[in-house]
Amino acid sequence: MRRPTIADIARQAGVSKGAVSYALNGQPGVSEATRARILAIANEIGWRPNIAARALNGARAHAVGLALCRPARFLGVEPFFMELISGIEAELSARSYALLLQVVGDHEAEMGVYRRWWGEGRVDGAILVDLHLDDSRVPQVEEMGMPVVVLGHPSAAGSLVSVWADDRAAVRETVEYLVALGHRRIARVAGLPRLSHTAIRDRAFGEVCADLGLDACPIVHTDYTGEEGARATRRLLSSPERPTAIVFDNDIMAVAGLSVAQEMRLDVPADLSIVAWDDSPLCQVVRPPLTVLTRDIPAYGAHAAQRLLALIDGVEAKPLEDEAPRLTTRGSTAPPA
Amino acid sequence: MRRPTIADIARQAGVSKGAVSYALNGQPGVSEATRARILAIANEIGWRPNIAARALNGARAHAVGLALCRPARFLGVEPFFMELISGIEAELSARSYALLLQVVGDHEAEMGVYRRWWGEGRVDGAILVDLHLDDSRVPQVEEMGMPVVVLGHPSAAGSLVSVWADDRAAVRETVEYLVALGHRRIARVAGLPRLSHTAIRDRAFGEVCADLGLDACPIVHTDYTGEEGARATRRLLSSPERPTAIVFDNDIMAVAGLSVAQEMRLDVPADLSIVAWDDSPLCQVVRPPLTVLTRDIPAYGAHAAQRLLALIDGVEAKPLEDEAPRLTTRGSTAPPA
DNA sequence: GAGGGTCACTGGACCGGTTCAGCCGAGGGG
DNA sequence: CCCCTCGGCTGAACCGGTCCAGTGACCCTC
Repeated sequence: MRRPTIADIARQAGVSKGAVSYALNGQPGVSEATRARILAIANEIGWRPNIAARALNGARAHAVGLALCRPARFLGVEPFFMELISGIEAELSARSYALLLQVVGDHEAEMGVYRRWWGEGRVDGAILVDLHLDDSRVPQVEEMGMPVVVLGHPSAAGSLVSVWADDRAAVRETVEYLVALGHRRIARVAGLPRLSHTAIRDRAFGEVCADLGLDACPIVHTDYTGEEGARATRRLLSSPERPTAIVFDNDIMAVAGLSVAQEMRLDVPADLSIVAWDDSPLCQVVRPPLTVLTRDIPAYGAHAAQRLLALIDGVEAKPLEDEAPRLTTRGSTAPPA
Repeated sequence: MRRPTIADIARQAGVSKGAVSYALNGQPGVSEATRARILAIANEIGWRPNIAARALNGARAHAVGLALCRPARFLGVEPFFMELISGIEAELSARSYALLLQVVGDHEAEMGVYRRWWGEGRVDGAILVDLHLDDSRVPQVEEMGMPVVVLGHPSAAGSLVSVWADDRAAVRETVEYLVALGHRRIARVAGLPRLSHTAIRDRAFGEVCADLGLDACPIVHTDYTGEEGARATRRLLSSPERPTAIVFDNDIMAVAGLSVAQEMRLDVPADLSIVAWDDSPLCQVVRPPLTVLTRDIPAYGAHAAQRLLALIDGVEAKPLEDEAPRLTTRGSTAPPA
């Protein structure tokens, strides 16, 4: 049982393929009566456009690509990507666009994937995430001429359209809040130092600490895993000038840090306040529940997808500054004992 | 600057399109010298096959579909899906297949997506996850004639090829281990009751408890969220016949359960032993670290992808019983006080 | 040296749509 | 009444590949 084609519809309706094409695409060139008849037949025999045939005429592929280049074992760790994907998805599926996903090992492989997808006409554009400082992918996709939206600060995005949130403001809000509580020794457990948003947060952290006249505000870099988060926390809490508050760059490290503190017989929040970047069920489930920086990650993804679809449609898309992360206070922060 | 086509190559090489096609596809019909010349030219001008044109000739779409039908907010919660996807991916990208992903709201929408993908020639097959009891999707995809591999027990997969793990054995191993430690009152905090693997685990749990002559072995069903896991735990621990061990159906509920126990001033593992289904950084990070049932989820996904590619190639694929989850003991299980 | 077979390659149909030039008939204006 | 316009439709080219039938050259064989 072959898939019905417009030729089948044309035969049944007694018109030409061309007329059917006009009718199905809502274009002028057929009378309303004929259009209705054709649509009815198409519907009845369950016709679906063959995207391959459409794509062949230089039309859109109706798909966008996303290549994730964190190692697989880190991907599962954070809910970030899954939430991002579901946000992207929501926007795409509303427009009947599909999402092509690939997990790659490094940036070189990632570019290979984009080149292939773009070269094969499989995608109409792509979303770039996890920008590095001086990211080599940016000039490469610029040269390819593929529509691309970058998730991250415009400073690293070259001429590409970016969707970003004001991490600076979030860092400032957090530190000011902790200082208002009475903290003077605040530390930061950061993610991968080569990521551009890590650099931005690091800088903002240093600036705010200086502005507020705080003493040494140590930053420890990690790879986002619980193990490294725990190790960093242990190191910070063993130092002579033990911080009274730590801001973690993700939820899993914050929880690991909480465990370390409790292991060391420190009370959270009396002896140590903890803030996590990005909320998750995990943060709400532990005792005490964690004060977090909340972002609407699906919205973030949806906005990026929106911008990308605009670009693909040839509409000039403006960079978008998304909502800054908001501080949601819970039981893990309090004035230092 | 148009993308190069085989016609361009043919012109440059002074041969016909047909010859170029044979050369590029490694088919007989051209001399080795000509083939080499054509490949060199193709390489030089950066030719890539246009999959649309290929697909039009009834060839493969070189993509497989995965529609996830859990609500977005649950997807981020568990690392399961991300790990599964990265496993599927690993297998697919080795064969240059792409993964089409869509997050849908319910089974009806999911079938709509599959119908569209299949109808439009976008995918060559799909992977079905989270089988329900009497899953309506099974007969529907059977009727569509689309190659499909099911992740789940064959009993729910109809005539479809399935990849599954022996959850029965895992449940048995876990309960026997707890009983060997001296536990007699064991409870299970299960996932969604309409999922077929929940039913299988439920049944196995009941059988093993009966076999070992245990008293009432309560099962509480949840939606996999931390909140419901906490509520279920609270209920179980407040009952007159308080269990001394609880087996949770995922990591997030187990951690929530741990928090509840600690809130109720119960010592884990002295007063309550905890086992979680599926390991995650989360389980290793909490205090005490959780005893878990470990599965190699990426392998699980890779095997499913492998089977699916075989099916697509027209090779008859056999169902595969994957490794059963293995018990990894950590600090959360001990003899009851 | 005629017949047969193989090899390397050509030309063109074909996949399922889109799109454009052109045709026909009806209606309107002069 | 004729000419022009325009709506509604047809026929065919086209997108970039695949693949099949056919062709000509060459070699082998009896």
